[in-house]
Amino acid sequence: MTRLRAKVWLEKDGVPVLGDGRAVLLETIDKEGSIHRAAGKLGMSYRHAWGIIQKINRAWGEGVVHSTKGGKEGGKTELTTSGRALLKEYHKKAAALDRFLK
Amino acid sequence: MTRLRAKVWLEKDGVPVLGDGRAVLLETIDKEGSIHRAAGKLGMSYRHAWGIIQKINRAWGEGVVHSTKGGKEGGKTELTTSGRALLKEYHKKAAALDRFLK
DNA sequence: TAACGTTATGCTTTACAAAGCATAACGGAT
DNA sequence: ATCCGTTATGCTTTGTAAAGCATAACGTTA
Repeated sequence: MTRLRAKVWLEKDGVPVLGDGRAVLLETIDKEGSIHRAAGKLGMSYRHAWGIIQKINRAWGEGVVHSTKGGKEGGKTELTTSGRALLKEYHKKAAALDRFLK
Repeated sequence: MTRLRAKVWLEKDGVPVLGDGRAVLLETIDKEGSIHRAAGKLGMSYRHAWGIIQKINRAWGEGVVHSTKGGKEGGKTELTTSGRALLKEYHKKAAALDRFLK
């Protein structure tokens, strides 16, 4: 009936980098290979998804995705090595905390 | 440099009841004996503090404070037994999680 | 070269929390 | 009866995150 809940996020130099929502966005981009499709799948505007990625990049100091424009499919986006490392660090820490919340 | 942070709160039936900000407000009211002075001390409008208390009451199902109007001092507010119990439960759980975050 | 799907951005509109403003009520003290 | 400090609320303004709208650019394919 009454329960403790927690919202968890990674910070770098006091600036928020990655929380649950952002992590899901990056994962969906990774799966879909496109910001556009990821945003659609998550019911979020492309504009907003793109803005979030800019924020992550600025906070993290390195690009978490690499995009190309044009071509057969119109373009694509994939996670950088740095982006994958970030996701991994977040999941590792967040999972430990989740286990603790029981 | 990069660090995991968490915001913690108590929920009842899925509705947020008490987080860090609200807990500090209740504690300050307890210490000051007045919503008005507590709000001032926390740099928050009385109006806002009052609104927060309404939300806590609704979410928690019981009044967390008891107030009286008028009189020598203008009025006063103190925590109810239920309010103290709520604070205690929150602190107990939140403290355990804080220890974990290291 | 025209079409297509996506990346990339600027600007406007919504949605909502917090702040701020205003006013009534209360009851002891003067 | 008046003053004072606080409780109690309604209404308006501000600030900020998200949504929405519009447009340009890009490179393969038909």
